[in-house]
Amino acid sequence: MNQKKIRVRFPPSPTGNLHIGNARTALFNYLYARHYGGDFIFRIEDTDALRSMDCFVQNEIDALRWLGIEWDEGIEKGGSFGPYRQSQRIDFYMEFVQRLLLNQNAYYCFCSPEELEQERKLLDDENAYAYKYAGKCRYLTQKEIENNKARNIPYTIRFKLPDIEKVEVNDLVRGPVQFPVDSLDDFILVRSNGMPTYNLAVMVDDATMNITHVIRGEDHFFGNTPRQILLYSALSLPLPSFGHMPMILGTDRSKLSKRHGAFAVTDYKSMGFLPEALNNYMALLGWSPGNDLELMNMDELIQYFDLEKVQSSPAIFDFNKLKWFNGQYLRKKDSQELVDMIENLDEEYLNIPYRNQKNDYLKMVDGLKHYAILLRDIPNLIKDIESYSGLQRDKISEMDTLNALNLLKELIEQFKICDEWSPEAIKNIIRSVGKKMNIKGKMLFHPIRLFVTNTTEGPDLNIIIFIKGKEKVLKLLEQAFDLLTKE
RNA sequence: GGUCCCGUCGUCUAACGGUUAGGACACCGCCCUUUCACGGCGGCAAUAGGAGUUCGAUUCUCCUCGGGACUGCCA
Repeated sequence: MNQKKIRVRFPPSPTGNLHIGNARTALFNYLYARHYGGDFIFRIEDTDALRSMDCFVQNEIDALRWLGIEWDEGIEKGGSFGPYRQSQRIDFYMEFVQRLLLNQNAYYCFCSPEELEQERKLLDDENAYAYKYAGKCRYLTQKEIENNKARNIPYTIRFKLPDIEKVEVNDLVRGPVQFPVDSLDDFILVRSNGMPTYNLAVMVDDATMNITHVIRGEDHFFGNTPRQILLYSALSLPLPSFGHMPMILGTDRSKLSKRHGAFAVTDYKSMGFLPEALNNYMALLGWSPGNDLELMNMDELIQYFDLEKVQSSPAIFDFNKLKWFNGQYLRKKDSQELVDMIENLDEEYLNIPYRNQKNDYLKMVDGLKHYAILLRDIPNLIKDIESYSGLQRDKISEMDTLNALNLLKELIEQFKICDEWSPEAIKNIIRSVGKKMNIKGKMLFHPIRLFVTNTTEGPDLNIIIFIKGKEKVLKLLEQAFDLLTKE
């Protein structure tokens, strides 16, 4: 009724390509927003001027669009809560920092990075991690501050940890959790270069963009969530709900990273994965509809998705299962659509054989999509088949020479008089030849395969023969004939 | 080291405190298509360990063990 409209956000930092872990977070946010008729906001966290790059912003945009994760507000789209890049929102952050300074919830710190590093080094290796800022500048007088500033000593602005014991969150997937405040220290809000840090910036963005649900990865849980909550309360701002998604791990059980192979969404695109397969698979990483349903398109995912069913234990990324999903979607896909997608895949596929004979090309794709796993497999298969050299000496021993010669004779004869070169016609010829010679199954198909491809496996034989073309197939059969007579 | 989270087949997961612990991927076998693949059927395979609560524990509690995350003037 007077429920606030749900607003979620996806705020990547453009320091790399959009990877699977973040893509899943984007997906979950998107599904959640769509499920509840809310808004999905896409903003950019580029306060790290050194590492942020425009090409990565573009990559994130491309990847999201490719996946079909459309945002309602944000980058390239605008909206009433913009701008949507943190580097353009500095005024907002400074306004809030002023408030914190005024309320004595933040203070100027003139300690240099070198100084801090020294302090840290004083601790032995084991305790180096336990280092916390000691609060040296916490109680500087107004005069000291003015003096330091006048001397142009670079300064940061730090948050002053309140004197409370615990901060509590009621996480949407983990339930109530308490963090001891003394595990934190007076963290930096504004860097010495004047840029806000992550915790300040997200918090201000979320607050000013009326974000109602913060759905993000578990890696934000322990450090960032308590800090941000402290910030909200120092500013007396209403808290959004938090929901932390389980991590996606590599096969070695560590956080998914480059080490685990291809991981950028655009890599999956160029490998030949279909967006619907990737979405479907990612959705099932840490979530399930609560029953045995697995194959779900975006509409179904939206329909069934809810945070309640999100797992709290991490999930391991299984490339095999992703491939299986892809095969499923490839088979379902309209062949003409696949043809168009292949055209857009890569330039190298613009000169694959037969591409200009639209009708034949479509038949090839149609026949090959049942064998392929990745989109790319289809044109690659066509190219491979094109380049097969036919029967080689090393495989001769695998067949009965006399039978093979008879088979070849029949085949050559039949193919010669075949005037309608199509997979169906080829299939019929093979069938009738088999019948006539009274051989079937492996005895029939394996020799023929060997004649034209020198292997005994691959896509449908009639598709292979169709792709090779009448002329070449006849040539290969004759070559095989010669080879076998010579033996 | 500290803090916190997590622990069902190899992997993703299902199971009002009562099920022969279910499904999917992978793997293996059979069938189908006169081959392979696709598809169909079947098989292998799990509640980390130990206490407790209970008539009864995968489910609730505690301990142990194991895994993970965080611990930046990165996000």
